[in-house]
Amino acid sequence: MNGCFVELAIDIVGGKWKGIILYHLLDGPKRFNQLRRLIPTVTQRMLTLQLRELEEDGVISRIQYPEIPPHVEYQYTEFGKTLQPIIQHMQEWGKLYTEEYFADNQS
Amino acid sequence: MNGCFVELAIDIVGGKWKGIILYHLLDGPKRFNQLRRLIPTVTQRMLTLQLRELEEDGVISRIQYPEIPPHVEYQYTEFGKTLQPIIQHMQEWGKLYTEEYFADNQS
DNA sequence: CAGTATCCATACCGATACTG
DNA sequence: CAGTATCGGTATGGATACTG
Repeated sequence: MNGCFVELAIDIVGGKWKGIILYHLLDGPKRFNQLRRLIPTVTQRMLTLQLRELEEDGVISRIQYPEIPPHVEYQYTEFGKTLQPIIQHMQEWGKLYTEEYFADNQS
Repeated sequence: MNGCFVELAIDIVGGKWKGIILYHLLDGPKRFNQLRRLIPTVTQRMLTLQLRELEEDGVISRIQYPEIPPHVEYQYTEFGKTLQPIIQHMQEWGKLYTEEYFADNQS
């Protein structure tokens, strides 16, 4: 539909939190509260919801260690790893953009 | 904030329509109704709104030719062109993803 | 041709409180 | 530690009618 495939990637990566979550998973698995600390502005509720959606899309997997207290880790699936270059690409563009924005005062 | 720059790109490219619009502008300037035909599911209202936002973000420029009937064209700004590789990247990923999805029945 | 204006539904998201 | 549940506000998006 609409003659392009761009929307597929955007559906997965888009929204307010998914890109940020995926960015923080780039350097390895993370626990739930670890992600909360890395993304201070996300609420518990939204983090849960977004992680579930990423799981349903097959991008990340949830690994639950049967311990008390609970221990859960989130990490990329093999399929999800195919998205990593895009995340990194956007990260690098964002860095360049902010630098240019504040340096050249481009608006 | 949140320790990453990914969100900047997502703010610009994300949402339901912006990525698709930017994709269709890859191969040159387009007129308003031309974009409507290329994106059959977008409403006039949403196309207008999204084009305005892309304009405000400095990604595309609106060129109005003083004719009757009106003639308007949208195209990438120099700044916007720095986003093109990301759009293309997502497009290629999307193509691969759908092929794999339907071929391997990966789910 | 290229838009505005209005109305309305729902999706998204945050705050807060509670739980195995 | 890693969540759920509930409530409510705001943003997003669609349908339809109208316009310079």
